[in-house]
Amino acid sequence: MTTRQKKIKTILEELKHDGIIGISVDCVIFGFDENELKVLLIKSDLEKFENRWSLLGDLVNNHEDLNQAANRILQERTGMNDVYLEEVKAFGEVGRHPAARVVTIAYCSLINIQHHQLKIHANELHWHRLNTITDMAFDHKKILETCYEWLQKRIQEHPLGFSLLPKKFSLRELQNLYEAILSVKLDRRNFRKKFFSMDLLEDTKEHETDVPHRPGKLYKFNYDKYKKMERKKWFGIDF
Amino acid sequence: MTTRQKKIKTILEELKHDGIIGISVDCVIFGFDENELKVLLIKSDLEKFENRWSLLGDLVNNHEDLNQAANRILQERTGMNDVYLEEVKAFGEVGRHPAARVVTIAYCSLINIQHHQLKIHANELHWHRLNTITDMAFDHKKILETCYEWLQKRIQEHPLGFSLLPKKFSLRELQNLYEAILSVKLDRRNFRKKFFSMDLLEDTKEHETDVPHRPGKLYKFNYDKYKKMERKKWFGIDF
DNA sequence: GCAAAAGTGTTGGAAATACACCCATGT
DNA sequence: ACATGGGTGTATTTCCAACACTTTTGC
Repeated sequence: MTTRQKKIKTILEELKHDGIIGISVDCVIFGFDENELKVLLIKSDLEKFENRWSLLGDLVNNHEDLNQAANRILQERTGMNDVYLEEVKAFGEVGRHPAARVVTIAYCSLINIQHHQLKIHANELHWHRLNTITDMAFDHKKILETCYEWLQKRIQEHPLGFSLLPKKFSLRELQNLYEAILSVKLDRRNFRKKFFSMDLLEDTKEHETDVPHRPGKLYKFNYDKYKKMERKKWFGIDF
Repeated sequence: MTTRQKKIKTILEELKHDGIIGISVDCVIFGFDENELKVLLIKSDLEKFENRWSLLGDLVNNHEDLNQAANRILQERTGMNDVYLEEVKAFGEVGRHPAARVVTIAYCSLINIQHHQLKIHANELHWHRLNTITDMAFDHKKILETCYEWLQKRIQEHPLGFSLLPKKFSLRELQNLYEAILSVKLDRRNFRKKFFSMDLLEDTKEHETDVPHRPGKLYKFNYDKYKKMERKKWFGIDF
């Protein structure tokens, strides 16, 4: 058990004793590899959840914002800064944590698996394919599902997906990403048309290498253009 | 100052003293009246925010879920149960509360102004037109804006709007509601077409009365049909 | 030259928009 | 009778979905 883990245990005991609500942050960290969506998990510390997988989380310090806490967790575990990170939902059921009453704020993060190295390998930190995850500690399964559904919706409205890809990527990779996250098959031509018509992809003039077929062009995402875009869709009732 | 308010003050002092984070719930309660969107506010208790308007909120009790806390606040202030209520976002900046570190979970609620009577008139509880609100206590202005934007988006994807209307309503009222919330003008014929094609409105066979023109039909919303509807839109990238 | 995936256009149908006239009621 | 908003239909445009062949590369 690390120093931090011992400290957390002490804090939780105090909270329990005093009847005070603790507050934590849990990060659902998604990655994309081998054309599959992955999520970064560790083994739970708690005896009660022995051998169960857990999201990366921690208690929020008194002097840090929620976002800062989430970023800290990401930094500690993946060594990455400047990562896509967004709050999704609070989970605060009375009995969700066995040691004390703890309300947690769930964050969703998207990172490029290639671009980072896992810093701390304690507790068997590693990537899991989404549909192979069964038992999880706490209510983390529910949190994960909520974040996954959130991602499916969000990725259709905002260009988050690019955070999961290398800086330069082929259209095929982009399509694979969307197909994996939404679990649908898409028409290649219509997919291209859609993205080119949005005019957010910048041609790098480079091509794939070492592929056993005609190499595809590599693009990068032009985030500036996206920011400048006038958001049109002002109205479209669609229950 | 009420008993509850004194108690809160004590709790906050303790939290501050012990360096512990408090957790509260704040409700943005929307109503619709005179073709305008309204929000329910009270005057703040705190000296620092004297004469500023504040959302309805309270600290979360140790034994209650977040949803329960939000419902309790609604019940205490409006006397209403079974009200539309949904979590929107957590606000947890370090300095947001002057008395102590308090993380708050913002809820959005929609109620029919006609159907309820304000129960407690302490602190000048009453309805405000949205665009007349300027100074607010804490970061409540930001919370309100976030919830309003959330509502604008949400109402286009889910039939929340009906919570703001009487059980029986005319299509004109429904359109006024959408126009007010989205602040757009809509074509009357296309609006009707849209809603009728969704087949979620049930004809009550009744009509408006006491109107100085041809009375409109009254409808009610068929929520069962909505629940049974197969959600189509599986894919539609639209940044 | 063959396998494998990249790249490219067209067409038909559905949905969204724009738009104008008659109808029922109160005064 | 007239003022007010309710109720309806159609033509046009725009967007989306379906679909097949040629090109480039590695082996």
